[in-house]
Amino acid sequence: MPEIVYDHNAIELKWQRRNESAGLYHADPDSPAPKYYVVEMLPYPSGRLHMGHVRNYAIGDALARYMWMRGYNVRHPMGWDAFGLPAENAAIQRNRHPREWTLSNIAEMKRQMKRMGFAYDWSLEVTTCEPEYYRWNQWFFLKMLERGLAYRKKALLNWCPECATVLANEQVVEGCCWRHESTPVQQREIEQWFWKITAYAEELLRDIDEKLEGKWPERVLSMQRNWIGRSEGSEVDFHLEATGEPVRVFTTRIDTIYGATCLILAPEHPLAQKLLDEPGRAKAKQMIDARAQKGPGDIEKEGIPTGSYAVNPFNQARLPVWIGNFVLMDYGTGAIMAVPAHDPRDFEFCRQYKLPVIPVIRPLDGELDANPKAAFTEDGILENSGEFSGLTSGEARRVMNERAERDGFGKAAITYRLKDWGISRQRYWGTPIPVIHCPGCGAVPVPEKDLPVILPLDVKITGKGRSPLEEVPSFVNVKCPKCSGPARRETDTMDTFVDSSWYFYRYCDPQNHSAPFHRQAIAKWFPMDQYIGGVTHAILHLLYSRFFTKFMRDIGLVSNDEPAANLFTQGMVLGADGTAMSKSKGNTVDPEEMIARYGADTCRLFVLFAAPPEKDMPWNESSVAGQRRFLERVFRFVLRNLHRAAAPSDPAADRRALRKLHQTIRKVTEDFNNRWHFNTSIAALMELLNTLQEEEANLSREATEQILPALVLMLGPFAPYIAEELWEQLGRQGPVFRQQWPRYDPELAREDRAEIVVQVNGKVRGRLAVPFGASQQELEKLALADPKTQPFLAGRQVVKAIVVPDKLVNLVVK
RNA sequence: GCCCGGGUGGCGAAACCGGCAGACGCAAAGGACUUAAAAUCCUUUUCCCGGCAACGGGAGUGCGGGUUCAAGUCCCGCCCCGGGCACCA
Repeated sequence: MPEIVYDHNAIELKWQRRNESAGLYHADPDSPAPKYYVVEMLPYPSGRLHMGHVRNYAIGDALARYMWMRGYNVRHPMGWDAFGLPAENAAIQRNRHPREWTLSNIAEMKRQMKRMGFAYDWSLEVTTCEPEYYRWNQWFFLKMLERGLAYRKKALLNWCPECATVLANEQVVEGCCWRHESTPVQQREIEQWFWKITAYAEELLRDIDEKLEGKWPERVLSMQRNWIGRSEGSEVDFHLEATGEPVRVFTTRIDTIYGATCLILAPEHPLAQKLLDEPGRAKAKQMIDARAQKGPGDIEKEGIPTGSYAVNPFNQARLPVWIGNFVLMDYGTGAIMAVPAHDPRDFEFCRQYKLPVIPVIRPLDGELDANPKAAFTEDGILENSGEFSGLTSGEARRVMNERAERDGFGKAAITYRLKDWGISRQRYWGTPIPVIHCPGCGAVPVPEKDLPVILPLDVKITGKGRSPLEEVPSFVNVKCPKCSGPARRETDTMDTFVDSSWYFYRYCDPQNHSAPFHRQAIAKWFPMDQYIGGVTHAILHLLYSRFFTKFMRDIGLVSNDEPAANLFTQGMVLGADGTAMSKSKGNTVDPEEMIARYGADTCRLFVLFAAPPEKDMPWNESSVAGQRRFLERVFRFVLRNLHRAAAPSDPAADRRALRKLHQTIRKVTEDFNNRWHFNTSIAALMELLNTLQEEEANLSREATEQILPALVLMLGPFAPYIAEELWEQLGRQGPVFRQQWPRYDPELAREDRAEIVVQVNGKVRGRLAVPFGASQQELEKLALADPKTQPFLAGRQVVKAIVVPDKLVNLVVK
């Protein structure tokens, strides 16, 4: 017999060619089959696929192929998150134009994806740096403006010196830039555009519970809840003694208000300027700068007394007004009442500046501590609180809110940690913001008919200072759309997270020239049935996308409230050293090398086998060889048994092999339908092959004719190339992913006899093989008679027997 | 500090509803085939104790308690690792 050789290159290239020319992976718009829309997060075209991509896309591809085989009308697109900073860096370092660099990267990565055999419908491809795409970013911007959801303001913003641009709050990681993890962000005061994501704070939070709970990973939901940071409390106006001017504070503990001993304003607070004298103002300025430079971490608390006093509206107490560096301007009202006895931060501050500490809450089960050594932060019973004394904290908050509202100096209030999304970037390679600044008319939106505002290609990129767009007169110098007077075009571009907030809609109508997409075109497909990507986007991309969908619903473009019905976040691929793969650490593995040495199928099998998809996955080179061996064994087994002579038939061998087959179908099907633990699916296929090889000599032709096609079909979602090749060798027609997924027969999958474990006092002492469905009494009798258990029963009394039918007998002895 | 995950052999892992802990794979060791090597195939591999051996006994899922006939799985209290948030009033 000639040796059978698994030549992965020949097989994979052959099928790649065939599948490409066939244009296979279209969803049929007219199909009556149920739809299934699966999207994997689109990559930034950095130049080459990395293992993280391969893992993400292998998971999505297995799912897409399986759903096809289950008869669904599957839509499975891919695109490119093509704007962004690395293109500009490449321009500087390699003297290549960002567009040219980006497009050549896309071509290369697309080639790699095709080589991997991912089943994408490339006719739906979306590239976000193309005017036909980004013009709709601009259109959305105009819609935001119309609805009052876009505004411009001067604010202290996170500035990354490395990127030379501002960052949104979501893009700051531990005080550093999310791209440059060792570069602390600075605070700079810059005027820029914001989108009012806070207008949706309540709904974004509510739908986590109402729409996403159980369908998105708990981890992601809790991070988003945390990020939105809803906080229930009260707003209370204290009035300045001198002028009567109100100072509004936000507190969650209005029940402690009788213990307030001062007011503290953020150094940026508008009142701070008024109340401070000249040296005080200088000090406040220093505070702001110091905080901006230090970034995060522990700043020593510092305060400046203003010399002014404010009056506590509940008890008319005179409270000194301070400026404090630990009070944040952009949370709550930028001013707090300090209650040192019941808040650790206030305690620290007041001790430092020798301000009084007035305890007003006593523990439910103790006395009021007149000289506390630390703040008592729990709820309790009010004391020294006038008519409110004796109430519990909870009751007091309700009653005192009512009183404040009745008397007009406050009310119950809700505050969010979430801030508006700053979308301006002082960079070149992004979507131009469609606004014109006119000396007479102010910021004027570019009329819709003039869209897109094309990003000029002829620019000089230095990476220093301001946006290169400032140096392009033909871009900057325009007429005001309102008064036709000379005006300047906005030179900031949009955050690239705008691009990725809605691309999955565009996939459903990618050629539309008159709208981002038509309502009807997407109605059928949304929400996405399955969205798959890395957990790194838990807040950034996934929160923005949810915001965008709600906004698009409100302007009548979509009717769904959430973009994705189900979200799956895969784990990271770790290097051999157990840390995340990264170029700077030099622990990366290039998929291209893997493909060359072992083939795309092996590569896919490996990333799916090494760990369950949601867990981080350590890289282990030698384990790859194991997957390759498995494919070789499958290949040889199938080809060896293609044309069996009618072998000496052994019904028992057939029975065992078919039983294993149907057990495997059941296992793999359940994995797809439930947890996507493809590592156990592949293990099951390996077990099947092991059984088949054991029984090989005695299998009948009839049995192999049932087994081989089913085995090949089950391999299809994981290792599509080898599956296609073997399918053809079996003499079958049509692509594997369009075949019907094998069905299992419970009768065939069932074992002949149940193996009953016999325990004595919970320890396994013997095993019995009995027919299924034996009665409890019977099982107990058999267990008692089992010779293996006898020694453990001798001289003891059986007090009880627990019988689990078809599984186990536990004899309890004394 | 608060909120999520997680901790099982030399390694990646499995055990899905409380019922045989370690499936499957890697690595390692031994053997077959070979002039030899690679490849392939077979065997062994959680730890400890006893036995020439087939085998037998005990312990064991981060630690300490508990519930239960029975706990990797449930409950209580800790420890460690990873991630998120963090002067958010």
